[in-house]
Formats: sequence, structure tokens, C-alpha cells
Amino acid sequence: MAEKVRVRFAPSPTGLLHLGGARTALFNWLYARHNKGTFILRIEDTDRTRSTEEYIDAITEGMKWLSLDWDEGPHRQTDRFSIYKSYADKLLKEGKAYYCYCSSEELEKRRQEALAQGKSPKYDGRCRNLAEPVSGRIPAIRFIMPQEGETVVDDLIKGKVIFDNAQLDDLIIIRSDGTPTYNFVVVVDDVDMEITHVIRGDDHLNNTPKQIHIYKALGYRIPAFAHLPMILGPDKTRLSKRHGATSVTAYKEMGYLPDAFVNYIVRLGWAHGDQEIFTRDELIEYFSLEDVGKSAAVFNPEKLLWLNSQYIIDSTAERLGDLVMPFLLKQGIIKEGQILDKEWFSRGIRTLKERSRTLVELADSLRYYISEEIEPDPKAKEKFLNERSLPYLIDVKEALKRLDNFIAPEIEKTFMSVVKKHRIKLGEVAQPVRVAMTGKTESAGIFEVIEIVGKEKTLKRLEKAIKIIE
RNA sequence: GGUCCCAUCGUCUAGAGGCCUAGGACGUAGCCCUCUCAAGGCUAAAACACGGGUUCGAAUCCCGUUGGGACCGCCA
Repeated sequence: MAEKVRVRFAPSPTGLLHLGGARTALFNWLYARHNKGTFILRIEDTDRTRSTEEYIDAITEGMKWLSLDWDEGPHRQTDRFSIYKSYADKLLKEGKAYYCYCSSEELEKRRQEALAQGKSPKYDGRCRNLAEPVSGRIPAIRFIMPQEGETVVDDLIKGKVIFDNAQLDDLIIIRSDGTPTYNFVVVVDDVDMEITHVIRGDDHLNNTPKQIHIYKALGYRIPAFAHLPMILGPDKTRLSKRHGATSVTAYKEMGYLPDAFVNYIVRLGWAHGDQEIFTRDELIEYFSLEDVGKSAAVFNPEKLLWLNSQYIIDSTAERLGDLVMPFLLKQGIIKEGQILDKEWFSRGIRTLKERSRTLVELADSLRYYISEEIEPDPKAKEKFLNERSLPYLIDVKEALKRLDNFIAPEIEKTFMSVVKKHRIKLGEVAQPVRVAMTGKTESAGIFEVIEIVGKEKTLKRLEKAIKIIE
């Protein structure tokens, strides 16, 4: 390895950071970290009408949430227009580019006609050999593509891909308004930033031969390419808004842990034997482009949910406590400034870790520990808070009232005495009590719930349930 | 329409010609555990798209078919 690896993630700020972008960023980041190289963030905002500051913030925030830290940037292409201009002038002077006076309306019309006739809608090169400027028109600048021979893209993932140059057309590198276009700036920037490996989605594979010719015209060495397969929605089409949540921010808000999310998307197109769960360090150690698959992957929310639950189980109660706080606030379970006893809070979380798949679910369960009052779910109330369970509830309440050592094992003993007295199964008393305590038919172990809720609130909740029945 | 890419259980994937009676994971079903729900454990159903080659031998190599996807902008 003679040369230091330099890679970049180059999103256009025309939307939030989506799944596919996040994975492209992740693979670039992993490649850089694995090879002790440099990871650069570059904002491709040459399309000024669609790019916004808000989206730039959203993208960097998404990356921060995933802990994908960059070493250089964010560079912004709008800050670099003079660089592109000078390269374009150079090409013009060397006869490798020319002014094109066709209007976008004319171009669009010709394109539609060609398509309608089933022909390839490529530019016919009519301005290529113009002797005189067309007066009254502001020209765009086109790059001259070779029309013969073939271009080979030697891709690290797809292998050798051969393109016929005859299908390439002279592409616009500078618009008539003077702004540069994507296929041009991407090359200039990758050259200027000394990018060694271009790792991006395979929707760019067809652009690559054009870019290779620009590299050549500029007299630069061509970087290595690695085209990542797409991530598709459940209907196997490209992931888009209609597939529901596609931005990383949405997953943050749904209560996913960033490490679980990263673990999920890294396995879309990459594998390391049979291993499913990886620490960040393992990812960096194992990651290799050779292990990236060629075929597109369908996004599967169920598996992400499972991974998230595994990450929750493996997290400490203290960390989960910090993570769940914003959700408790948002779900109205605690108020701003409300202070919870740390030890008590962690105990509660420990009982809920393995039954919460997301932080939203965890917060929701925490409600029955934290809230003063419990509103029983109507169905649960109907099924368990009735005449039949009334005597059990009364006996449990009375027994607990007499209990001083209010800890789970002692609470269990009081339940067993009620069970013995009525010759019933534990479930017959546990379920009504659960509904009284949590409002639901499922929860953490009932003795632990009672211990954590505490004697005072427990008695209140039982009394309330008894009152409901009577 | 043209060009390019891709093809193993429903989904993510392991698989570099014999270790494959095709492995793991999610999901699904059943059982165990059990105060509920989970978690955990065990078990089951579930795939090499199809057709030709090459080879002693093919999920693996080649060709074709079919199917899916991406791109063909003064978007990126």
C-alpha cells in the first residue's frame, strides 16, 4: 500500500440523508478507517435551485448521529466555481470543449422526438464545428466525447465493464448561466481533492465512462471505482418517499439506536461469514470492498427491528436512560426539568430492556413506573377487572398494605398466600393486578413492577381498580 | 427504445469446481421455560430462475432465455 487512501461522500443537498446515502457514507467511512485513510465530506450543491442549507444541516446531522466523522470538509462546490471555470477554459483552449448555442427547449424537443421514434436521445453534436457564434444566445459549454472505440471501467465491485464510445454524447459541462454540471465538477473535485477511490451507488456506473474521458482530457490519473449495489424498497424498486420512512432522521425519531442502524445497513450488500452483530471496531477491522456483493438488496424493517432489540438488550441501563430521556419528554411521560432517581430509574429500565424493541417502546413501558395515575386499557379492564377478580385484588391490596419489606421476593410471597387461600393459579390474580398496575395485559414481571412502583402508588392503583369494579 | 448492471429460502446473506443431503440470520409455525409479554433454548417448513454447454464432477466457469433494476437532463 504505497498510497494513502482518500475517499469522499458527496451528497447533493436536495433532500434528507436517506438509507442509500447513509450506506454509501458508511462504506466510504469504513474503507477510510480500515485503511487509515482520509474521509472527506463534499456537498454537491451546483444545482442552486434545488439545494438548501436545511438539507445540508440535515445531512451532517444524520452523519453525526451515525458517528460517521469526516476528516476534511464539508467542502461546498458553490465555493469552488472559479476552479471549475478555469478547468473549463483550459479545455476550451485546447479544443476539447466547445460552445453550444442550442436552447434547452430545442434540446428537450429533439430528445422527445428521438424517444418517440424509439431512437437513442443523444445530442447530435451540431454545434461542435460551428464557425461563428450564434448571436443573441448565451452558450453552454460542451465536452467533446470520443465517438469510436470503447471505454473500460475497471470496477472493484462489478469487475471490468465495457462501454461503446459511440453511445456517448457531448455533455454540457458549463450551463449557459455559467454554473458547472455534475459530471464535470465531480471529476475536477476528485482530482483536486486527490481522491484515490470513488465509492458510490451503482446508479453512477453509466456516468463513469464519460467521467473517465474528462479525466483523460484534463491529463489526470483515473481513480479506482467501486459501485455499490442499490438498496430497494419491498416492491424492489428504488427506495423513495412512498416506501415510508427512508431518512435516517426518521429512524432516530422512531427510537432506533445509531449502532443498530449502522449494523443493519452494513449488512445490506456486505457480509463477514455468518456474523450478524458487529461492534464498530470489528466493522473497521473486517471491512473490505472485496466482500461487497453485486446485487441490489431489499430493505427489511423487521430485521432492523430485531437488531435494534438486540442492541437495547446489550446496552447498559445507564446508557439507555440517557437515550430514552428525549422520548420520555416527547411522549409526555416526564416534564421538562423533572428529576428521576438515577438508581431507581436504572432498575426500571433493566426490567424492560429485553421487552423493548425501540426507545419509543421503552419509554412507553416506563410510563407505568413513572406516572402518578394509570388509565387501564378498555379491553384489559373488561377482561380482568371484574367481579371474579375483585376478592383477589382486595386480598392482595390488604396483604401488601401490611408488608413493610417491599421487595419483589416478599411481594411474591404475599401473592402466593392469596393463591393458596383461593386455590387458584397465580395467573388469575397476577393478570388483574397487572392491569391495575400498568393498565395493560403485558408488562415486566408483576412483583418487580410492584416493587419499583412502590408501596404508596401500588396501593393507590389497587384501590382505584377495586373502585372501578364496585 | 438504447446502454449497463444483477439473479441462492418471503427478506438479508454464506458459498472462490468436489467440504452442499446448500450453512447462518430476520420473519413464520410448533414445543420448552413461564404471572403476562418478551428474552432465551430446541425443532420445523422454506432457495441455487430456466435451458444449453465446459468438466470425471457445477450453486460456483461460459453462452442463451427469462425476470428484476439503474441510467440515457443546461438533476446529482
